[in-house]
Amino acid sequence: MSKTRKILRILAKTYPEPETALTHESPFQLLVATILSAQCTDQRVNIITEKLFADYPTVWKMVTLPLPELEKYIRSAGLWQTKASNIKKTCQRLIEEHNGEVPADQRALMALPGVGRKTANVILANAFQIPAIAVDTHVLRVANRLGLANSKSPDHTEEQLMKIIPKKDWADAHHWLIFHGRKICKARKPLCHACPLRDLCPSSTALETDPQEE
DNA sequence: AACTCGGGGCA
DNA sequence: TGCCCAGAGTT
Repeated sequence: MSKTRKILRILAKTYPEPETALTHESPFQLLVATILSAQCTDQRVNIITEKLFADYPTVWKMVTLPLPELEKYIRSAGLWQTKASNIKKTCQRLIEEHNGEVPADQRALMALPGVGRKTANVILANAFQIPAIAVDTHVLRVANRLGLANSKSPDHTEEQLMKIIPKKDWADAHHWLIFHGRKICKARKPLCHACPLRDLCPSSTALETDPQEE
């Protein structure tokens, strides 16, 4: 079995619930939640969307929400204010250019305000079951440390991961690597001593923090 | 490639 | 206080 397979098998066992934690009932709701999820954990996003989607569940409803009102939702979670106007503009453009539907196409998604490659891939994988790997800061860091990729470029890392990870695992691998990056393989002071992948990781020795360190 | 945006939460 | 956070857009 390849090293990649071994890593995926361990991750699947360690993080058995790979589904996105973003609560949503439609591609549109997932799109809004994913835009919000930048610089913010899913848990906090769900606090916003629980109220937001209750009153404005569809693009047709949300487009009627005045920007200042939308900003109040955003501000309550400490998110970048530009997200509010991006969501507002995205609602308008979905209606004007896509008949109110979320396009199942990467380029069309990325053309929307506030939607980059990462957000687009999350939508494709989780709303449309189109295989895609979203490389965020966690995935990028973990993949590099594990030796699955060797690049500072998310786009390049995405290409490498798509080559070595079986397509059926793409959506799950995204979540496995993110969970692992948050809980164990943290940017600072990674918990290598508690890492189920330590024996497979070329970086574990170098990253192991001094137990005496405060 | 580097920079900005931005505030709540937590140590 | 200081530091972190499931990015995107602009220069």
